[in-house]
Amino acid sequence: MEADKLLEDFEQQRDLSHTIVHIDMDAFYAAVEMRDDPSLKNKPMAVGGDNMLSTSNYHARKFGVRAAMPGFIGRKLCPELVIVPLNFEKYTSVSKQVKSIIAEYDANFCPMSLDEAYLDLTEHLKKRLSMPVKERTFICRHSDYADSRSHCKCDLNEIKSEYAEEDITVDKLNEFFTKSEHFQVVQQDTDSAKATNIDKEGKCVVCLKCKKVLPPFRLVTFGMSDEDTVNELRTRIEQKTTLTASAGIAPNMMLAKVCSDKNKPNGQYKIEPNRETVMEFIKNLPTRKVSGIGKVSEAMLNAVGVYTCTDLYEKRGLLYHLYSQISFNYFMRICLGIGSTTVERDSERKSMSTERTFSEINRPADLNQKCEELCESLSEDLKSERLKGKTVSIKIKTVKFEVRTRAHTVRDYT
DNA sequence: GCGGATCAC
DNA sequence: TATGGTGATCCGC
Repeated sequence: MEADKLLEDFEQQRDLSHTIVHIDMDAFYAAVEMRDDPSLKNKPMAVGGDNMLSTSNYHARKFGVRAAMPGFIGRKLCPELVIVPLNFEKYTSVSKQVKSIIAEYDANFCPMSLDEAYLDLTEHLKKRLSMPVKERTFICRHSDYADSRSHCKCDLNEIKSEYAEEDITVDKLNEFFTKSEHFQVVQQDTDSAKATNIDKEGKCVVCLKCKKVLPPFRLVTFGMSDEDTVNELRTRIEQKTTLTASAGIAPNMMLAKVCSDKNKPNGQYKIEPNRETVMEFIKNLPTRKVSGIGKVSEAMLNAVGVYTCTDLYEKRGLLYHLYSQISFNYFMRICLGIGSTTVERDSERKSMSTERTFSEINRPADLNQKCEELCESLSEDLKSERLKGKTVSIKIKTVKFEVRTRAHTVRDYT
């Protein structure tokens, strides 16, 4: 059969030699807002506007409040829902902090959005084998202090660069604090017994950057394995931002993406890089879990009896005739658990567009006005794009007015 | 080559 | 009361 020939080819190309990681910040926008306003912590909340919620916290999710849901539906599901407006500058700056950590493990990592990225850990893991213990050791604030307003939340690992000792111990660190210009040792008169005592007489360390007391910390040395490394990466993100991330570890991007969802939030999952484990993982995986298969594709596949990745394989003869070459290849790679093993940096932007949703209008003058507004807006966007030394072709592709008499968008809230 | 459909985030 | 915006790819014409 034609289909089987292709499967053989793909099987031969199977590459299990890469360690690909997908990092996904947990309920990112919501987590940032909760971090900066702890009063939101115990409430169901979502970030976004009346029209659209970008994300919700886990409390709100229990009520069925999801990303990509209009705010008023969210309120209907959960009347106490607190909706916080988007604060993109903030998310961008937190995202930068996260990306700077990821870059230490793979300079060519590929960000998919503010809260998601793929990286190839393969090279780092090789280098890691000859890495001194100090470089694998990190100062970790006790997690109980994540919400504390009175304790320092600066990234304590920044001091590692000025700390000269070959190895790190808590005693030596305390000694270092007494000398460092970034810290001050003070006698604690109040009863904040939980602060970092550097001796038994109630002395504690104050961070001079934020003027707050250092919370208790411990030193954690991470091992050489991929899982240890990803634990380290997630811990460092949490120490720096007070936000948690989940991760998937797998031999390719397609699998890593599915994995990062498995132990969410604040967890990770690894697929061992051997054919048996990969096939076992894929076995009962619903096709919808795979990035690229959306609601429509899922429904079409369901219609021909395909629900899981195994079904893709079993119905390969049928799919071969129903779908294009490109789609069929894509399906066959999925049911073999094969995906891209090269994490590539974003290539250059190929297009720029502007669109807006507005309430029903029909007067030609109003429609014309909308057109002009869009052109103006797109023109502004173009100005802020670096176009020097580049060939640009501008073409008006689509001017589309969609008249909606009622909301008809069918959303996938599963 | 174009526009519609689909998808991710 | 009320359902977003941007970029990309594939497919059928």
